[in-house]
Amino acid sequence: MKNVTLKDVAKAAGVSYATVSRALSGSHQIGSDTRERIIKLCDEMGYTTNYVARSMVTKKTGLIGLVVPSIDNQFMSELAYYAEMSARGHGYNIMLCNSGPDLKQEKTVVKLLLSRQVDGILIVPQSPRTYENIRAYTDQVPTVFLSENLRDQPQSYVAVDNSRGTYIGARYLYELGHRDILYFGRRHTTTHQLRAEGYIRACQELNLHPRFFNSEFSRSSINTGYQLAQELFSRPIDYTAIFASTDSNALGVLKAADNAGIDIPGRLSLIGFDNISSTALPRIDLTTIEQPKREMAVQAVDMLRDKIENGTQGYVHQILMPVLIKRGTCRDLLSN
Amino acid sequence: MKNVTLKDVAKAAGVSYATVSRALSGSHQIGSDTRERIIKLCDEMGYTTNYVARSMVTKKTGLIGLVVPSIDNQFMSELAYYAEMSARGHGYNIMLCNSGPDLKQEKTVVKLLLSRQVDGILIVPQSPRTYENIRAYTDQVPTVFLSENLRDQPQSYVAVDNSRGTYIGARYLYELGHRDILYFGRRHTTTHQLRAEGYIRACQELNLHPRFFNSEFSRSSINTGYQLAQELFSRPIDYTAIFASTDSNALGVLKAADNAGIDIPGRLSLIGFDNISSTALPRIDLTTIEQPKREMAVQAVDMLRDKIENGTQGYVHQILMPVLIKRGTCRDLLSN
DNA sequence: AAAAAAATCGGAAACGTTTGCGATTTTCTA
DNA sequence: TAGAAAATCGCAAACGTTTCCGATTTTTTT
Repeated sequence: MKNVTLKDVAKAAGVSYATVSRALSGSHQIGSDTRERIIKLCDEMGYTTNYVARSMVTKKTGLIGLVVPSIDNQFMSELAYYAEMSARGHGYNIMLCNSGPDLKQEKTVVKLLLSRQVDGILIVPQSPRTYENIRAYTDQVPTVFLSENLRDQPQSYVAVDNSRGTYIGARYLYELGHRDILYFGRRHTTTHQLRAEGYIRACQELNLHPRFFNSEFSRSSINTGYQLAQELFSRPIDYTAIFASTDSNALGVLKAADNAGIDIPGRLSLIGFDNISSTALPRIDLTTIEQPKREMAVQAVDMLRDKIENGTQGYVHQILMPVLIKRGTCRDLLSN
Repeated sequence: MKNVTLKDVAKAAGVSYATVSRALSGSHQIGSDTRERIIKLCDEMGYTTNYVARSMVTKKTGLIGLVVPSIDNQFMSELAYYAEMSARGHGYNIMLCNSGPDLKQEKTVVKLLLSRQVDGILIVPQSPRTYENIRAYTDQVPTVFLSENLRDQPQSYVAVDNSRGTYIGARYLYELGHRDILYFGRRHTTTHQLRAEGYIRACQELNLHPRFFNSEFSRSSINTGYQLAQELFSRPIDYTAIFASTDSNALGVLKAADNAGIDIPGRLSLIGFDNISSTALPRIDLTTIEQPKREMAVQAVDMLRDKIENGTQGYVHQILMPVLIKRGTCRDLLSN
């Protein structure tokens, strides 16, 4: 039951516990014969170094706080997977926190993480107000924001080129012969603002008329996207394609369309954004714009490590390239 | 930059730092006037208690290690969500580790968690061999297994009544008029053994002939389930319903059926197990057996807390009730 | 072969808490 | 009001490491 400590193996080896510490740490200040003897003794006795004691003196915990609105979201759980794998590969462990729906909980967990003495924080914001919500803490610990653009804020983040994503998608629809494309989704965050802008830019270049169907539903989930889409389909359909601002919204559109008897992609083409894993499911097969989740996560922990280990100040905005995932929800109007 | 410590506020308050500690901890050994003065001073100075220092003396980290095969799996990310919420509500934080596909990594992360001095470990096994794989460590720290049955092993776990789940599902199909039900899936773990048994039991009671389509594909994912289903549909279909051992397999069956032009539920009824969130998606709408993920997670952390805080020895097998989720993939053969 | 340099190891402080014990002060009891 | 009990607080040890510094021994240099 009792954990074996440095002192125990020092006593058994007949050396000081400073020597044992040096043997394990690969220090040069020790004879190679005694090192081997001690290392052998260590695993005979089942010694493992106590990280909290080490943290006490090194002032480093090797802990990264990962705060996400909720881990049971596909997009975030994928990010979390890659972040954990990458972090652990570099000697860090992940402390996971759900920041829930409200800003208060988000602030609470960040404060908690600070108390836990994490070396850095990786956060995917729950709201556009997250930045100011936790600003008081972001200068106390290295922090990088994930997946959400902060535009001109003096904070490091890694995100996809959202504007380019919708731009690519819109051009793809154009190539398929679509001339009336409806943009479905809000512009409540910088990220979504950028997505809308990319769509507008493509429209301008292609001489199309940008059209929007927005709403003030607060949290984008399948249900609310669905309800919004129901409202949409109660009106006449004078467009041939819908660009949904997120896969989640696209799924809502899909459900509403099925209910209303609107054939997708027969009557209406549909494209999403994010490429969450369920878009690849049978019968869904949603054409979408992929956020390179693996790359995002890896870059984010690299960025964080740089801040932690090299004390890099300043901030960097890392923008990754989106990629078009062609699947089955977009109809080619020309090759008929 | 420099964190404010107990000593700092003690000096500022003109008391010993023992007094400050007692003021924060709500001890009775302190005057209410000085307590208030100190508490006020603490948040003026921005003091937060250093958990690693506290852990050093209390021998408790307030950390729970959560090890899952991979967090980007819907089932596990849902479990993780509820586990984290529940744990944090009781003053614990979650250290997340992916145990990956191989046993070596699983053992590595468990060892790592021990080094980190976690108070307990919550683990969803990656393989039936997990139990023996980490047995050397499970007596060094409170451990509870999640979602996987261990049958007769002397270890605590919480799992759904898998046998009852398939039993309920098979009876449901029978009520709809199905008499030829094919069971689709392996029996490579105790959990899956139990699921098969429940199916068999129902067949016996209902005077049905149990039929299996098994395979030795090693990891159940959509793709391998899909490949297996393709093989299945290359043979004559002399059954009216398929009971897939997991939703993941059911999704594979669905995809293969669509490709082969087999109408579900028109020609073939389909039922899954787990009720992962994408089963509720439009166009999927899979009838399935739900594992109560929230309850499982909550019970698991409660069980773990009991071991940690009360030093409860022994082991308990907590079995939760599955519930039938009726959706759109099962056809009623009688009401025609 | 003597002096200098390098290698090897031990002593001890430090990290920031919690807590048992003793000392002092205050309040209560008779 | 004097003695006892209770309340309040400080001292110091302890948790298990890492690392600076100095002491001792070994190797190298001239």
